[in-house]
Amino acid sequence: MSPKPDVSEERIEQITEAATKVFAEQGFDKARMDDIASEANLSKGTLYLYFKSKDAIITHLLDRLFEREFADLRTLATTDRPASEKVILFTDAIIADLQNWTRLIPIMYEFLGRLFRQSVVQQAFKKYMRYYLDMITPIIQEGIDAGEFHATDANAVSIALGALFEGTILLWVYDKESVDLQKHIRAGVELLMKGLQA
Amino acid sequence: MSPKPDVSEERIEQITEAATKVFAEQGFDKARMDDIASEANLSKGTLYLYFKSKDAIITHLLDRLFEREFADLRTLATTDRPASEKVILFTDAIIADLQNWTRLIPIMYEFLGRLFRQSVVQQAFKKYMRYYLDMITPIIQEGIDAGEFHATDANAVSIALGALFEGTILLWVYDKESVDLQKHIRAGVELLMKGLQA
DNA sequence: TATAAATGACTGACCAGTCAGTTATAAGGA
DNA sequence: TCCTTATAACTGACTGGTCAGTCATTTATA
Repeated sequence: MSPKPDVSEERIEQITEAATKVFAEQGFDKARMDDIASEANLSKGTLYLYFKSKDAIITHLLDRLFEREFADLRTLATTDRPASEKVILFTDAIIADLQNWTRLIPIMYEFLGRLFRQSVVQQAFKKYMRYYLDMITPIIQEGIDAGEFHATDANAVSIALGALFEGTILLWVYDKESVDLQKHIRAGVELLMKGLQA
Repeated sequence: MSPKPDVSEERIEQITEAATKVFAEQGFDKARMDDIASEANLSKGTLYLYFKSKDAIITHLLDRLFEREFADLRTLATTDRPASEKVILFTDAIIADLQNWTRLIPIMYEFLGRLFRQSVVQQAFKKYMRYYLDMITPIIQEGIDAGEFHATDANAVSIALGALFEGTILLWVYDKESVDLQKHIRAGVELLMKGLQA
């Protein structure tokens, strides 16, 4: 039928990759459409064949940001292990995935600046947060019910754990010389678990 | 001598206040100098009498951001109390100061986006981090030496504590309905302390 | 050869920064 | 008390540069 094959999926991927790189380097506002185009080896006009605006590209990045997140983490929750072990496995999975994440951190924080004024961004982060809580809180509760952890508010514990993950990354961004991501996330979680088991 | 009194200090304060508000609402890039001017009840030209550029205003905000920080927290470190109590006092002081901080959080995160590409911002955040570590690590070490806390890496504990503070704020920004800043910071620190004393 | 895909020069909106002109007032004099 | 004057403080129309988004034209290939 069509005299040419549909390349739109490939182009969208190509543009997304280029945009991720350019936005990470320059920030959303300073980055020019021409920068993204040349990074993608396309012309500016072509970008507009696949995205209706610069903002549409940014929104697309937001959609993809948390997409892969927790992909196989879900399976962890269902394995038949003590809760404390699950938390450790969970932590290890997050640490193992950090390498993939670090390149997205500038983009994450770029979005944080917009979180206060764009409800789309707000919704995305809230969804991410709820997703995390829904996954981890049952594990903590399970540990409490089994007498493995002393009785406490499982939700508060989940928040403390999440704060440790996100906070350690943040401190690492503040000062990469003082913080060893892997080591300090692990140390923090261990300390928290010890408090939970005390 | 001079036929007019020097109002520059007052004007700088006025402009700084207006800029803080406008930048928090619009972000550094979208905010226009005219917006800041009208918020400050001045004309755009006047802004340039006191700051040589938009970026100079932003840099000034960065300088002031951490300025008042830890002002009276230092005195806490020198009081003659058990280390665990000092940590609690420290936490309470931070919580008490949160109200003043929340309005600056959008600005903080605006800077985070620039942290990856502007060394001035990098330096400021690193300095803030070091300042924090220098204050809290000796307290933890003191607790370890006194046998109050079990032997561990005092530096790692400080980082875990800092991650809890910063991370809880971050999660609160993600989802204000799920996180109660005061309650969850306190709960996290208590859990961590329990682990430290176990 | 029909048409999907790609191009890049162009346009209109936007805005940081400038500067020639205006306003307000402290100080000195009548 | 009321001018006068020197000058600090302020103003806002204007300029030059930037860039998102458009579209008439060109290129590639089924």
